Amino acid sequence: MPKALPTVDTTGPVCCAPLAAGVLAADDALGIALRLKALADPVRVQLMSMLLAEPETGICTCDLAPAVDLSEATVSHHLKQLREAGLVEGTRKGTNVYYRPQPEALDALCRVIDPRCR
Amino acid sequence: MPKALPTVDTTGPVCCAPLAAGVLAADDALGIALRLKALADPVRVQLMSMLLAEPETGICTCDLAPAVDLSEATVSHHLKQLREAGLVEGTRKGTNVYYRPQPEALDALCRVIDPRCR
DNA sequence: GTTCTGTTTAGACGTACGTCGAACCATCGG
DNA sequence: CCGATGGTTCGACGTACGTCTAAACAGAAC
Repeated sequence: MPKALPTVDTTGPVCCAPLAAGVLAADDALGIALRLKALADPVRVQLMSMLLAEPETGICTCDLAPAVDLSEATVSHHLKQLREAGLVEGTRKGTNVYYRPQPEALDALCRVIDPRCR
Repeated sequence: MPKALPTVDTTGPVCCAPLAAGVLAADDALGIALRLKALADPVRVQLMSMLLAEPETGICTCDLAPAVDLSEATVSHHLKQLREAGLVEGTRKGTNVYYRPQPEALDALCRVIDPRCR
């Protein structure tokens, strides 16, 4: 990948025709790929599943870190990826930051990928 | 990721409880992440959309390469990733190899990710 | 057989990614 | 204000990834 990856805003749900609706433009493919990449890591998949189990209250970094057996710095990094892809949202409550899943974003990604969707 | 990634067979459709069904085991998360990673590249997303537009006959490497403006070697590499994730299947016809999409695999991946699925 | 076309593999290069410890920031409680 | 706790950012390290050219491989036609 010699050419630097374009910087694209991925904080909102993905919005373009589904994969199966026809040949995608490079821009749309990039948007989809960036969001997929945000989820394409075992730790982040696991974090998402944990957050989806607690959609209301959310979970803070200090509780997530021991659950995946990684440093808080690393978990914070992963949460940032998820946040920048709009898959997660963090809100501060005192000293803690509680992360909650954004199911709409995940749903939108899912619909774009769905081969039955067009 | 200091520890080498385990080698996992991903040629079949993903098979585990959906993300939203509960907290995932690390193994399941790995299987999901590996398949997502196979699709988490703009070129591969675009290739998938092209193949989905021609599900019956398939498309050969020499026709895909100019469409994404990359060398045949690079496209072959991407197709290998998709093949190893079970998202695509290639069959030789003479000197050409025609690649066809495997919608079941994509569908399975989609269902695992779907936040409404559990 | 040889040659030609299409495909994959091998090797090399630069970039991106996941991880950590340490430093820095934010908020609460004395 | 000060310290303590939770969170993020920074810098560094090793690995993985995308791309290319060149070489090896597979069929088809001669």
